[in-house]
Amino acid sequence: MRSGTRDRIMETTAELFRRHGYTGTGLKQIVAEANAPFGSIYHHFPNGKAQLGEEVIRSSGRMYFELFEAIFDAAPDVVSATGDFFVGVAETLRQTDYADACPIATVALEVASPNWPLRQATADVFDSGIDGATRRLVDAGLPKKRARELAIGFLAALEGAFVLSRATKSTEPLEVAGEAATAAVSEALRAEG
Amino acid sequence: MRSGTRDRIMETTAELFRRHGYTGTGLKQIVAEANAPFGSIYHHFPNGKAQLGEEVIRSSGRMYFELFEAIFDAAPDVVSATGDFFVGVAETLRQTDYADACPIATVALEVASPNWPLRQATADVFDSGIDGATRRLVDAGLPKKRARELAIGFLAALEGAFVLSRATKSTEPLEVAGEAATAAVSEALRAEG
DNA sequence: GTCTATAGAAGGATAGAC
DNA sequence: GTCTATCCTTCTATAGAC
Repeated sequence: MRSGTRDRIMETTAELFRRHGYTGTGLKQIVAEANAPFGSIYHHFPNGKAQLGEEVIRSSGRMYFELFEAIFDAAPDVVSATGDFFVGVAETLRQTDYADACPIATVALEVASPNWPLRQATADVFDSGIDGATRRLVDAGLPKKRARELAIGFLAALEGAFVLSRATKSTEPLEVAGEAATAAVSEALRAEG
Repeated sequence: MRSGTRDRIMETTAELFRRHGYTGTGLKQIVAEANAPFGSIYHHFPNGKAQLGEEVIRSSGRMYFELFEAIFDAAPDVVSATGDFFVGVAETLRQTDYADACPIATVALEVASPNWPLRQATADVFDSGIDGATRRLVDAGLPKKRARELAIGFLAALEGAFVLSRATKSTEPLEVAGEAATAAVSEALRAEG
């Protein structure tokens, strides 16, 4: 049987990472908010904070990607799906008083050493996201090179808009970036015919 | 006479913020790398880390904006200036082994409370950047509304590409985002022209 | 106004009772 | 395998000698 405590610790950590980052989140804070005893962390994650952090980043990335897939499955085409995605995350950000942005970006920017496993985890998550988005655009009829460029642009626009929107407490950056990304996809499809 | 110690503390802090963020940077680490006695921090910044952090963010933002202005002054037109800027920051990132990205973004994502003065500082810096870029695009002949959208897109693409480039240790995101931003400005001018 | 020493809290990690 | 108590380090901040 899976441990409910382990899941609760991971969920709480993901939430705290989004708001305060890796170094800004303490293990004592995690167990307090997860209603778990301190020792549980080292029982479920023998390598301590580093292991917990890496697993949380990979898990958060997977969940975010599933959200991405769900929205693109539900939308009639990639152009409106692109718009829908930005509208959705903007809504989430507003509802959480600009606290819940991307759980990966905060950690990705603060990881110190380039050779830390945690940095590799953030890189893997972003690479998966780029590959997934590229696949969607290839399926929509774009050549692979062009699709990859758009996918990178999509993700960069999203992450950058998160930074600006969270800082300025305004959804304007997410709205503008969403429109720009949508226009770019639409234009690429038009050019490809 | 201005204190050299104070300047050294600010420069070192800016550097450490870029690499490890606000919570990831310790005051002891700062004075050690700045070759300053610990007490100097509280002599020059009576309100401690919060005050030091806020001043560093605002100062870093000013310096980054001056770099932006210098590149746009040197370039023959806004389109090539946009490309030049992305090429320049990509070069810096590569030369520092993907450590020196934006000094504001890391802090902007980890500031906890929305009402912390530090968050307001990051917001002010981004707002100034958007206004400055908007002005450049208006001078180039674009209507204000369109210019502001492009400026936000420019900054979002830059910040997002920083996140991806730093995580994946590749300049590809910065290159792709730079080309996309350049194309967007070029297209807007053509449509207006 | 420069610098050292230290307080007091919080950090990650460990040992071991149950 | 759940949980508590504790260790050692590091953190921010302060007091006070010089």
